[in-house]
Amino acid sequence: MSQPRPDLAPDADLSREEMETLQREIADVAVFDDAFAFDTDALSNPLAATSSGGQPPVVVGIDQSFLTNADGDQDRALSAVVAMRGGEVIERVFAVTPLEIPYIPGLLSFREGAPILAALEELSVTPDLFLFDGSGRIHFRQAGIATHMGVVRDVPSIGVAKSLLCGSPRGNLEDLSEGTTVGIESNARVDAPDGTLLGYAVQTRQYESPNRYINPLYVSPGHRVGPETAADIALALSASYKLPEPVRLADKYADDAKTSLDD
DNA sequence: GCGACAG
DNA sequence: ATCTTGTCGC
Repeated sequence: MSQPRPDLAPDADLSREEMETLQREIADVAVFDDAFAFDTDALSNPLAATSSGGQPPVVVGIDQSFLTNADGDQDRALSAVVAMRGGEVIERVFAVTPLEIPYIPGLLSFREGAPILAALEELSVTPDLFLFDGSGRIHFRQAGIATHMGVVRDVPSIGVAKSLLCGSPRGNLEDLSEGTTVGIESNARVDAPDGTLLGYAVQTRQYESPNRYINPLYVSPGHRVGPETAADIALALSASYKLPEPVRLADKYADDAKTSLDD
C-alpha cells in the first residue's frame, strides 16, 4: 500500500528544471488505476448505506482564487475546500498563503500547491477522494496538480479541467451529447508513449437545441483512480451544472471567501 | 524560429 | 485566474 509523500510537496524555491524532475518522480509513484476502497455508487446518493454498512465516501472539491494588494498586484492565493458526503456539504475551509511564483503552464502545482495543502490541514473530516480544478495525468510530465496533491497526501484524486493542456482527442469534441466521453491520448508533447490513454473529454451537460453548445470537461486520473472511473465519477457528481458539484461549490466558495476578505 | 500553453 | 454589460435563448 502506498503512503503519503510529504517529501514530494511542491517547493516554489526550486529551479524550473528541479520542478520538472520532481514531477517525473511524482508521475513515477502515482497510480493511474483504481485503488480505493469506497463505494462509487454511494458518491452522490444521500441515503446510500454502503454495502459495508458505513457512511458514503467523503468527496472534497478544491479551487483557488487570488487576492490583490494595495498596488493591485496578485500577492496571495486563496484555496477553498468543500467536503461533501452523499451529495451534501459537511464542511468548508479555506487558507490564504503568499504567492511565490507566476503562473507557468505545466507548473501550476508549484504556484497553488502550498495554499491547497494548508487548507487541507484545516479539514477535520477525512477525505476519501479529491476533485481538483485542473489536470491530473493530462500533463506534459503526467503530473498535473491533481496528481501532485494526490500523491503527497496519498488520497485518490481526479483532475477536472475546463480546457485541454496537452494530448490529443481520439474523436471530434464538438456538440457531444450529454454523458458522452472521448478519450484523450498522449502525443509528442507528453512524456509518455504516443497513444497512451491520459483521460477523457467528458460532456456532463449539453443544451437541448441548436446554435450554441457547451464544451466538454477534461477529466484525468490524479492518483489511485483509473481514467474510466474518473470520467464516471465526474458524470455522477454533476447535477444541474457543467462542473461536478464539489468543484463548482469550491469555485463559488473561493470567490465568496475572497470577496468577504477584501470587502 | 514558430506555435502551444490547466489556472 | 481576473477585469465586466448586455444579451441570446430556453
